[in-house]
Amino acid sequence: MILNLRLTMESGQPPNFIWNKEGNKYFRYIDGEKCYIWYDNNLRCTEGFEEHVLKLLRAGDDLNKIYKKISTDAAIKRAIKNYRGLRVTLSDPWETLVCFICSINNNIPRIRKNVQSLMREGRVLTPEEILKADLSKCSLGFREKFLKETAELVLSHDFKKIGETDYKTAKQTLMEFPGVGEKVADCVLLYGYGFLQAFPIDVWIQRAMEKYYRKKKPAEIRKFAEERWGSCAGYANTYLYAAVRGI
DNA sequence: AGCCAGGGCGCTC
DNA sequence: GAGCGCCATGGC
Repeated sequence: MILNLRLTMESGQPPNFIWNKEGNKYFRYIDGEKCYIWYDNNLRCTEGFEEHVLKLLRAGDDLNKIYKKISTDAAIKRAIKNYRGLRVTLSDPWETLVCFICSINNNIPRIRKNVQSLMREGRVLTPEEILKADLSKCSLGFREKFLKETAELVLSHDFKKIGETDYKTAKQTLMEFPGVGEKVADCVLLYGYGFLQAFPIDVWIQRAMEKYYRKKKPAEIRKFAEERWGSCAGYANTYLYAAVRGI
């Protein structure tokens, strides 16, 4: 498996906010047990979590095949060369939603602080816990209201089922939640439900698309990305994001 | 002081 | 449907 673990865990995807680092190992608690991931000539993890880790890193994705499909031009070829082994991750949908509600008009270090403040015993608070908790110390700002109201609404939804519909239906459903617009929805669809055709458009992707492709308006960008990268647009997005940020 | 951060919402027109 | 100000907070 082609893998750069550091890039994958520290490039602004949900694991960047949820997992912690100890030396060159990453860890979090899963079902109350500490799970480590590290790279030692090969992907390693705490015994018993192999399946979980393979799912997190989307081990089934054939990166060579994906590289071939999205290598449409010099800009993205350069990004692939510079960030080879960066994988799109798949995290728990609710935890992913919490991450990207925290991300609204925020920066990566502070998103991480916010998300960590919403964790107990190595996991993100459940919707029920979010509703009961006093979040005034979490410094979420205006996002606290979004989070509380979304938690309330999630309770009346079959949240896992959102991923069982098609991309557009799932996106519409997610956008019913307070604080979830197109960008947050696409992030949750990509990193929480595994829809690789999702192409989240944030300020950095806008900069990348203008710089490399002279596309400025989100609607224009969305159409361009869909036609160009189709079912692998999410990978193209993740690489362009890394490239324009210089991660 | 002012701008920016993996934006969304509500209001205009 | 596009444009615009506002929304907390913290770092620079």
